[in-house]
Amino acid sequence: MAKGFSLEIKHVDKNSKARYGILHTNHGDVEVPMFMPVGTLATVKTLSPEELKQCGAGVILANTYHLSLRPGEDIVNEAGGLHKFMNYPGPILTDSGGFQVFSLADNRQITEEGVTFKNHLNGAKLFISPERAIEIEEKLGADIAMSFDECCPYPVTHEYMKNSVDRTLRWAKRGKIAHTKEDQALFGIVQGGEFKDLREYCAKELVKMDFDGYSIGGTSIGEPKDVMYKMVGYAVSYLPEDKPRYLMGVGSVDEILDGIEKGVDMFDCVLPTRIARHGALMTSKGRVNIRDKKYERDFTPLDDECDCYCCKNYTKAYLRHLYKCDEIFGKRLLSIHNIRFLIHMMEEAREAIKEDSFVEFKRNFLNKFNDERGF
RNA sequence: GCGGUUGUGGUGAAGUGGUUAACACAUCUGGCUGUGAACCAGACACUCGUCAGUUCGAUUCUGAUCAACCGCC
Repeated sequence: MAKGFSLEIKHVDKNSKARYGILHTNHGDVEVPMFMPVGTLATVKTLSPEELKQCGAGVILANTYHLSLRPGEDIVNEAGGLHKFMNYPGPILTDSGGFQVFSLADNRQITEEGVTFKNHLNGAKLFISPERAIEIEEKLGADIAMSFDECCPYPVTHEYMKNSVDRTLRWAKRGKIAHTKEDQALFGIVQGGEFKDLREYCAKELVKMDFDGYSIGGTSIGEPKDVMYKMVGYAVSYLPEDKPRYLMGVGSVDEILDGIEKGVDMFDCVLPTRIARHGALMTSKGRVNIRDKKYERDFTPLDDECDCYCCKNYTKAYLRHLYKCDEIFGKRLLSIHNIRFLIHMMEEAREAIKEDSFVEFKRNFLNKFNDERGF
């Protein structure tokens, strides 16, 4: 177990598997379940650390692959690590780059040793192995590092997935051996696609290796929602109670609430920040596209139930105006809102869990959220 | 007053004697899930200044007319 890192489960909902707890890290304690904003290039796009704090953010993400390309992990290391480099005092988690190899690399060749591919910036050949990923992550110095995994597309055959899972397990083991930074937690990633036996197998094998936490990977890659819900259920059921569970890359309101109900503690997703930059907002009454003409003369807040800086001070008409003029302040305000919306939802979810009313909370939240339009 | 040039959607414009008038921007509507993304997809000219002529058929050719711009007196 990494020094200074532990999960303290305070309460489990009596009517579901939802759990409330405190995650202790070397950069502060954070409550779970939680939503973690994504800051791939050592910045949550458009937001300052102060604004993230105002939104109630705890852990934020950064990315191994991207930061190793620019500015390079050695520079971050020289700067004193990610926290100092980007002036973020809270806990940071780095993704390993496994997903990026899957989602944006050209010409990737997967071998037992690792993955060779052309990077997305200039097409230069790159090689990432489990050991190399750990080397980068240790230099970046986040509180939580992820294992280097293989993320398969959807769908693949059982046979293909079995081979992939076995490789991911061998890579997890190699990464664990290579990992020596004592004050950095390391998570294993459960793969296995939609196959129950493979999710079970992968989870159980990872647990034997005794990671500081476990992620569920290979979701939100184009599979139907009901398939994703099953994948999460399969994986979570074989994970230990006393370790954090992290559903990677999720997501939307309904998926997060489903994950919490199944016992997931941590979520991350680019969705709130990306769609905010494109004018789409999550509100208590559902989705709002701020670019729509109907908001031209709407002088009410985006979400009258939201306590964020944007909703407290600005109107839809103004936000639409900023969006139409492509003003960066608009993207910032909308990003603040979406981040705050999800974090606020998590705060309410935690309160509901403490009162054993999570199932009811989820039902009410979704009913209201889908009232106007689904998401 | 005379001579010339140009008139295509909200804008900048391409183009052709023959069933759907290129493209871009703007506008409108969707989408975005471990962020190569101020991105992607779709919609948008009852019609090519107006009137007449030639033609089986004209936005495309001809004439007149109107308008804008440029020269000259």
